[in-house]
Amino acid sequence: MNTQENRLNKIIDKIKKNGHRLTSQRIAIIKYLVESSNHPSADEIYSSIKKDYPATSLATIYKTISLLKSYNELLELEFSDKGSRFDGFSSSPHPHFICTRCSKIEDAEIETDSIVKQINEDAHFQIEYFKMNFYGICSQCRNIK
Amino acid sequence: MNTQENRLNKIIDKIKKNGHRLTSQRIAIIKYLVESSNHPSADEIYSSIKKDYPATSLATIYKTISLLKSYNELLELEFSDKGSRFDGFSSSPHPHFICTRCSKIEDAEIETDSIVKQINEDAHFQIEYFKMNFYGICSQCRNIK
DNA sequence: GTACTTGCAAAGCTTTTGCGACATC
DNA sequence: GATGTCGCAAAAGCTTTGCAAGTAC
Repeated sequence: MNTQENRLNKIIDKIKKNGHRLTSQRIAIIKYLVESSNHPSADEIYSSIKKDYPATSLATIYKTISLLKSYNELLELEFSDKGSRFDGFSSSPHPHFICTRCSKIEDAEIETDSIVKQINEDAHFQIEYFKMNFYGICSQCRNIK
Repeated sequence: MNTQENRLNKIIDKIKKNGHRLTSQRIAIIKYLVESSNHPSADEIYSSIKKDYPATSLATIYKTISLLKSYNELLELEFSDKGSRFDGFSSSPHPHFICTRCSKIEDAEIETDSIVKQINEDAHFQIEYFKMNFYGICSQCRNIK
């Protein structure tokens, strides 16, 4: 079983365990999120799900997003200007690269345990999770000039 | 001359240098931002400025915020649920602690140069700046229980 | 005097909410 | 069959925009 299937099943289990209902729309949305590595917006999720469920509404997308966040199974990248982007590909906090020219978002493969550990020692805060975004020009945009 | 006065003058110089106009509202807003360490929202800035300029509007606050961001003299903390908070106290990127219980935001006194340096070496991105938020329970909320 | 800025109101966006109809358990 | 969920429309919040009047230069 591959990683995405694993994540899908894990989330389905949580839905059952919490007494929530397993609707076909939910499964479609979760499947889409788990398989996406491009950090979609709510509207992009909506457009994709609409192909199979023409009657779906954005409200349902947001309700499912909210459910997944409550399970800690979805990361939200918050942008004041163009709304949030979501990362359901991997549920554990990790840094992101954001291109200031083309707005592309990429997962940053950076070891963060030691950073968080050190901060937890220094801080008077008890760190639960983090959000880390690094902004710059991606290699593609740098080559185009 | 203290640090805040220094920052205020630095920003005033930038306004002049860029051919923008030095209005009394702008100075008041910048002064407020430079002296605040509590990461105010646009509305909190507005309420404070209104005391001296009763006719001020939120639009002017946002326009000044936009100007300062274009100068790289204002950090924006983006939250999808309750709008942005601003940090004009120090203009260089630094991490923040955010209490998940009382929503307090504090500057995190953490050395980040080495982290950014390492990422710049590893990454195919050319990092210009970052946003780093650490979420958890602050010491006050922990004691209250 | 020119052109940038202000303040007001309206518009724009994303996200949330209320509610009747429907589907899951 | 009970109740959680869906889909629609309307509402809510924050932020931006258009424009006439005012102000800095």
